[in-house]
Formats: sequence, structure tokens, C-alpha cells
Amino acid sequence: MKTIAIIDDDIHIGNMLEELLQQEGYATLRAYSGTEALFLLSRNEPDLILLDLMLPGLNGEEVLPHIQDIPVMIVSAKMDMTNKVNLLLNGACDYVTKPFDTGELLARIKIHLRPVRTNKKQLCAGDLVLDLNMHEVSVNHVSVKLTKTEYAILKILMQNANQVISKNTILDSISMDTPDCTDSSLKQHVSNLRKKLREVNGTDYIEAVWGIGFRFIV
Amino acid sequence: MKTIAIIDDDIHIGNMLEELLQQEGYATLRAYSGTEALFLLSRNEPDLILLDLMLPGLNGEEVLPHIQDIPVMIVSAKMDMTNKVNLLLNGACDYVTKPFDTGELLARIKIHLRPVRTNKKQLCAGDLVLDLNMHEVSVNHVSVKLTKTEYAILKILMQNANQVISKNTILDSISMDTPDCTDSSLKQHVSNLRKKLREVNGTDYIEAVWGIGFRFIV
DNA sequence: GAAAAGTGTAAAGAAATCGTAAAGATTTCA
DNA sequence: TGAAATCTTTACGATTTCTTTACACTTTTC
Repeated sequence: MKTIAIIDDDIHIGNMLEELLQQEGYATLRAYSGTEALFLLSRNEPDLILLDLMLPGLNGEEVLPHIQDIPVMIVSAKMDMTNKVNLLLNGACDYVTKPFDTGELLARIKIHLRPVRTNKKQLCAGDLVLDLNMHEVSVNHVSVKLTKTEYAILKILMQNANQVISKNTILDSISMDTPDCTDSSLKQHVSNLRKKLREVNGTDYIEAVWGIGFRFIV
Repeated sequence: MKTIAIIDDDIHIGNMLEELLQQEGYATLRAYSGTEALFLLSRNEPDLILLDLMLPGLNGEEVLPHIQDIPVMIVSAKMDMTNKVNLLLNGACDYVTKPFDTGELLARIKIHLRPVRTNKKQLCAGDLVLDLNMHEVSVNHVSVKLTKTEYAILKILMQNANQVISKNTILDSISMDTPDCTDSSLKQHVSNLRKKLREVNGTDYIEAVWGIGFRFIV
């Protein structure tokens, strides 16, 4: 689950944002001033920050330079164009003007949260191709028939190639389709998945990481 | 040098954009219709695409799904919000409304061109590297296979390099994975960890602090 | 200086995890 | 409704990891 920090001194807007984000399945953090924001960020590491500019104490412009490695979306009523450009050039990843359309805000959040270039329609790894549009997997141009659970598992593993994905993360990500999947049935699905891929190619793409989960190797 | 494709049937706006981008040091490509755009993209691979929506032939909405792996900024006079949100959710990386501020356009272009956030998280100490994403430890670029408990111990020690960490703190921090770990089994894990690191390098990174705990020395 | 407590390592036993197969349960679809 | 596909459960051997026990050694305490 992704965490988003809301930094806004306006309680109403903050509450509205918090409710909106939580409905979308995000976890939220709150801060109501610039100094509080910095304190919050010293203790937490959200995946994205919504930053208002007009804050008591340190304002948004002053907070921004202190934030590193986390995408910051400015959400502000300010319209000054040179200022806006400056913020975009100095670390903000986006700028949404109040009053904003919630749909657009959520869409822009999604864009900045999505793993690098996930407008990909195919995930490739050597001779293995997972087509996200066709919902199809092939090895050496030979189509491999996977069940939806196997497909979902392979997808999350390939989307995070070479990284270790915990069993719980996998279970979460397939819980929409397969809510009853347990640790041990996951084990079974992975075994079946491996078998199907192996039968075409002889390769085992999936590595078990003891006590943690699995890793897709490119 | 980065290349930007301008897909717009309006010659004036297209020329203006081209001049603007070239002044900023970008190379440019042009297309004046949807079909022409697809042809252009089959021969070239720009780093970013500026896409107008109202195009003759295939319009922008229809072109978008065919583009993979290249960030697409919609530049359009259309203001329909649901459409805007749909485009953002279906592959566009940004949406700028005509008439646009050139400064803002350039700033947004720069954002989407800037190198992917290297959310590579590593703890380094000399030749020892602990990669938090890969869940992997290496010494002198030689991978060292650790158990999850050994990894967890090394991680908390490296995160607090040069500071003394009490045995209880370590036990707490690994209690999620290894709840039954006691003082004396911790001793054993540290011994095993040291041995594995020592076998690559000969160095002992971990110092015991009498009666308290351990310290990782950089 | 001797007893008590702490540290470092090895080795063995206990426990957990992995990979697979087979069988039972559930869902899907004609 | 019945067959096929899919998912979950159970079982078991192989493997890995964790804990315990043992013992030599060092440091602290009295």
C-alpha cells in the first residue's frame, strides 16, 4: 500500500484529501505547517507528498528543497506563473491549482506513483514476453496458457524484476482475483507457473528467497 | 541531446513549439496527423512526445494507445475533464492546456525527461554494500548469501553505523521475522554473519561492545 | 586472584521452508 | 446438470535455517 503525505494547514481541504485518498486505498500522513512537515518526514517516508504553498511557519517553497527522493506535488491556489515554473524546476513533480478536480488529482497521483514507465504494454525478459494488453504470455513466440492467478503472479514479479517480492506482497496484489490464496497455495501456483514456463524453454526464471518471497531474474 | 516529437496539425503552433524547443537545445521531429505520427514513430524513437488531440485522420486519443515506453504529453485546447482524466490514466504523462505558458511547458518537459528517480537504496561501507531493493549483500562486488536473520542484523547495524546498538534493540528489530531469537542465538547469528563476510574480505566489520551490544564500524 | 558474567565458535538437534505431486473443493461454462 | 478448468489442501522428502548445547577464552567484579 502506498502512503501519501498531506501537508496543508486548511483542515477542511486536508480532511477532504485524506478521505479521498483513503477511499482510493492509500495510507495518509498529515502535517499542518512547514516545520511539522519536516518533522513528519524525518520520521516517515511516504511515497508521495501533496504540498500546499501557503503554510504557517516555513512555507511550501521553503520546505521543498529539504525533500529528496520523494515526488512532491504542489497543490495550491497560487497562480503566479514564474513561481510555478520555479517550483517545477526545483524539485516539484507536478502542480495542481486549487480548486482542483478530484479525478485529475487522483490520475496525476497515480502517474507519479507508478513504477518507472509503466505505460509499458509489454514486459520482456529475454525470450519471455508478458503482454499486458493481450493478457498473454509467450516464450520464444510460443504462447503459454496461464491461469489468471499464475498470470498475476508472473506480472508482479516481472514488474519488479530482480527485486525480492515478499509472499505477502504477492498475496496482496492477487487478492482481487484470488482472495483465498494462502502461503501454501501460492507455493503451489508458483510451482505450476514454473512448470509451464519450463516446458517451453527449460529455464527457471523465478528464484525463491528463503523466508521472504520470490524474485524474477532477468 | 534529447529528441522531442511534435504532433500537431496547426502549422503555426507547431513551428512555434519547434523553435522554442530548439532554442532550449532539443532536437525535434514533426508530424501533422495521427497516421503520420504512427509512421514517424515506427522510424524514430524520440525521448518525449507532444501530442495534440484534434488531429486529422487518427486523433490523439487513438494515437496514444499505440505508443509505448515514451512519455506522452498531451497539449490540447480540449478541456473536457473526464476525457483529460482518461488520457492521464491511459498512458499520457501530463496534460497541458492551450494556450499554454511556454515556461511551464518547458519545465514540465524537463520533469518528464529527467532521469528516472534512482530510488536505488543502498547502505555502503567501504567495499561492503547492502542493497535494500535487491535484498542482497556484496563485498567487493562479490555477492554474499545471507539468511534473512543475518541480513536483518547487518541492516540495522549498518543503518546505525558507528553507533552502539544494544542486543535488545537488535532482537526487537528482527522479532518480526525471527520471534524466538534469544540473546544466545543472536550471538550465534552474529558469529555466522561475521564468518560469511570474513570469508570474502578478511575484515571484521562488527565490533562487540561489552555488556551492551554491537557496533558496525565504517 | 578466583568467581561470575560475557564473548566467539563449532557441532548437533529442532524447526521452518521449499518444491512437487496427488487429491479434494470450488468455480466456470457449455 | 455435468465436464473441464482452476484453486486449495494435504502430504512428504529434501533442504535450509534457527536454536540449543558445549567449551575455550576474555573481561569484569569482589
